[in-house]
Amino acid sequence: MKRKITLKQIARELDVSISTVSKALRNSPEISEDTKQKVQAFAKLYNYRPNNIALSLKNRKTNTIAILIPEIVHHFFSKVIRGVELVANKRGYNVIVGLSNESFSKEVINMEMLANGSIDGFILSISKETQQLQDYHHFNETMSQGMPIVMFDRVVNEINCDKVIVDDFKGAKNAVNKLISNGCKHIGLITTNDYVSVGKLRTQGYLEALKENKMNLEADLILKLEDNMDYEVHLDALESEIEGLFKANEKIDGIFAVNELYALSAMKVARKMGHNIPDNIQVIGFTNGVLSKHATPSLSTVSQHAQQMGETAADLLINRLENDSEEEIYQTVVIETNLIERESTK
Amino acid sequence: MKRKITLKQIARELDVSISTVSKALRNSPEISEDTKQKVQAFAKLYNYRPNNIALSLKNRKTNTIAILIPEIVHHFFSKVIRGVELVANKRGYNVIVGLSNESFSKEVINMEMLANGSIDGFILSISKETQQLQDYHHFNETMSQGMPIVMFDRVVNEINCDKVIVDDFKGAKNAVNKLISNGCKHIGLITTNDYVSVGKLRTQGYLEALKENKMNLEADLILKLEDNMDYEVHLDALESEIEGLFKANEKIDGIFAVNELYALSAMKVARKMGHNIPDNIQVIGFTNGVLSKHATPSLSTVSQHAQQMGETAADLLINRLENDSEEEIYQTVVIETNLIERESTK
DNA sequence: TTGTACGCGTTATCAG
DNA sequence: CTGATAACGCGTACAA
Repeated sequence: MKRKITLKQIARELDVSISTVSKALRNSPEISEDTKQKVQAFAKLYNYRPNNIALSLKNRKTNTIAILIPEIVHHFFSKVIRGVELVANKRGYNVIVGLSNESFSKEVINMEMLANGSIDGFILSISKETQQLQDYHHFNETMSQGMPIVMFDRVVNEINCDKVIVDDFKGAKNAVNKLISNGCKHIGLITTNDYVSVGKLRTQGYLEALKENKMNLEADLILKLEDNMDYEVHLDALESEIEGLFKANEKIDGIFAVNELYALSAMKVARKMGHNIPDNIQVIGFTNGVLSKHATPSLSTVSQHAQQMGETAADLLINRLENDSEEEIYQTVVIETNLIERESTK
Repeated sequence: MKRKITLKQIARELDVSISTVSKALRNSPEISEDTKQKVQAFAKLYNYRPNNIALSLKNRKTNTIAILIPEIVHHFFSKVIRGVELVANKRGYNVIVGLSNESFSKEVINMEMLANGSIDGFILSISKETQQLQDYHHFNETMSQGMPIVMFDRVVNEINCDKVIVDDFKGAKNAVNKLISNGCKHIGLITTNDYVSVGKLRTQGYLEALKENKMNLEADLILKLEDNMDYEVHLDALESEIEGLFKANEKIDGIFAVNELYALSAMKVARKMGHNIPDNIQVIGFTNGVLSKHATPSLSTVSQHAQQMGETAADLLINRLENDSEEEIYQTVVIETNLIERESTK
C-alpha cells in the first residue's frame, strides 16, 4: 500500500528542491521547460494531488461548509441538503452534515466541534429545544469569531445573520383563503405549540385569512399539538387527538394542517368517520413531501421549495465567504410558497 | 470581530513560549502549577480550542469520514446517513456527505476531491451509472492509497473491501413465500433491469420462491422497468406500464415489487381497475419507507433496517481506521431483513 | 520547570 | 532558472 505522494517525495526522487517541484507543477514561468516536463510527467505518473489539509492550513480556508439540521430523515431537510450540496459543489466546496436531533446540547457540541477550523461557515436550522430554551449564545460566539452563519426555515430574529425563510404567514393565509373560496365555512386548524416559529406563523396566517373574510374564530376548531412528541412513532395518539377535533365541532368542512403528517392523519380520521374528501371535507397541508403526492386522495399542499432554499442559503454563505468586504448588512431572502392543488380540494 | 485565538497568541500575551502553553493546557506534569493556572485561566477566558486542521495535518488523521450516496432525497439513504452520523459522532468523527446523483463522473470527482487528505475513509453506495459501466478504477485507486472503503447496499463483488448488505435474495424469497402461503396463485413481479444489483437479487428471490413451491413461471407476470428513468417525476408512465402488466395477465392475485414506489403505484392502478386490496390482490414492497406506512391501505413491506446498515458501516470503517493492524481480511456483514405485515396482505 | 527545534505539506518570498 | 526559508497551528522529543 503506497501512501499519497507528496512534493517532498517527488523532490527527493528527482533530485531537485521542493519549491522547484511546487513551481513546476503550477506552471510557473520561473522554471525551465525541461524541468517542468520532467516534474509534471513524474507527478502525473504517481497521480500527485496537493494535500487539502495542508492547503487549508496555509490558506486559512477549508473550502468546506457545514449544514446543521435537526433531523435528516425528513423530506424537507434532505431536499435542502440537496440544494446546498448542488451549489456548494459547483462553487468548489464540500459539505459536512451535522444532526442536532432536535437537541440543544447536540447543536452546541456540533457547532463547537466544527467551528475549530474544520469549516468556513454554517448553514443551519435550529432545533426545537433551542427554540424553547431561547438560548442563542452559541450562534453569537460563532459569529463573533468571524464565522458566518446562514439560517434557514427555523430562524431566530434575535440573531443578526443572513436568513432564508419561507413566507409561512402568507402561505398559510393563501391556503386558508383557498379553502374559503372553495366554500368551506368551518375550517379546522391543526397546528403546533407557538414556540415553534413556523407553527406560530402558519397559525397567524390562518387567523388572518379568517379575519379578512369576516369569518368567526371558533376556538373548538383549533387543535394545538405538543410538537416535542414523536407522532411519527405514536400515530395512534395523533389520530385520537384529531378525532377529538372532529367530534368537538361537527360542522367542520375544511382542514388546514401545518405539516404533511397532520394533514394525512386528518384525512385518514375523516374517512374513518365516514366523511368524503373532498366533497365533504377539504384538506390542505404544508410542506410538499412524498406523502402528499402519493396519498389517496393526493393532498393539496403549500410547497416550500426546499431545494431552492438550500441553494439560496449556500449562495448567500459562499458569497459572504468570498467577498472580503466585511459587510455587516445581512439579508433575509424570502422564498415564495405556492399552493399545489391535488385531489383533497375541489 | 476577533479571530480564533491560537497558542502563539496566548504565548505572546503571557510572555511564555508556545510549547509551555501547549503543555500547560494538556496538563503536563512538566509545568508548574502556577503557570498552568495562569495559562488555563487565560485560555478559558478567550475560549481557546485547538485548530482541527493543524491537528489533522500533524496527526495525518482528519477524524472525518465521507458517505457517498447516489441520492439524498430518499428515505432509505437518509436513514443510512443517520446511522452513520450517530456512530461516527459517538466515536469522535465528523461526516461529510457527497452525492453522486447516480452519475459515474460525479462519483469519481467526489472521491478524488475528498481522498486528497480531507477524510480518513469512505462509506459508499455506488451509482447506477457505475453499475452499468462496471468501471471501478476509482475504488481501486483509493484503496491502494491506503484509504479504506466500506460499501453498503449496492456493492460490487469485484472490489475487495468491507461491505454491509441486506439479504436481498432471501428477503424477496420470504416475501413471495408469504404471498404464496396467503393463497396467491399468480404473483406478478415489478422489478428493474438486471444491472441494478439489488434488483437482480430480488428478482432471483422471486424466482426461487416460485420454484420451491413448484409454481409455474409465467413470463407475462414479470415487468422489468428501465430504472434510469425518473418515475418519481413521470408517475403516469410508471402507472401505464403497470396497467399493462395487469391487463397482460388477468389472473394476477399478488404483486411483489422491488421498491416502495412500484408497490404503491401497483396498488393505485389495481384499485383504479376495480380490484380490492388485499381481498382480491395482495401486495408486498421492498424498503420500509414513509410511503409504506402511510399509504391506504398501508403496504406490507420488506424492511431493510437502513439505520442499522449505516451504523454497521460506520463501525466497520472506524474499526479499520483505528486498528493499525493492516488486515487484508475484509468482511461482509449481512443485515437480516424482516417482513412488516400491514393492510396490503391478508 | 521552561524553551528550542522539528515535522506534518504546501506556497510565497527572497536570495543565489 | 533554482533553492533555501518562513509561515500556517500544533504537539513533542530533547536541550537548557
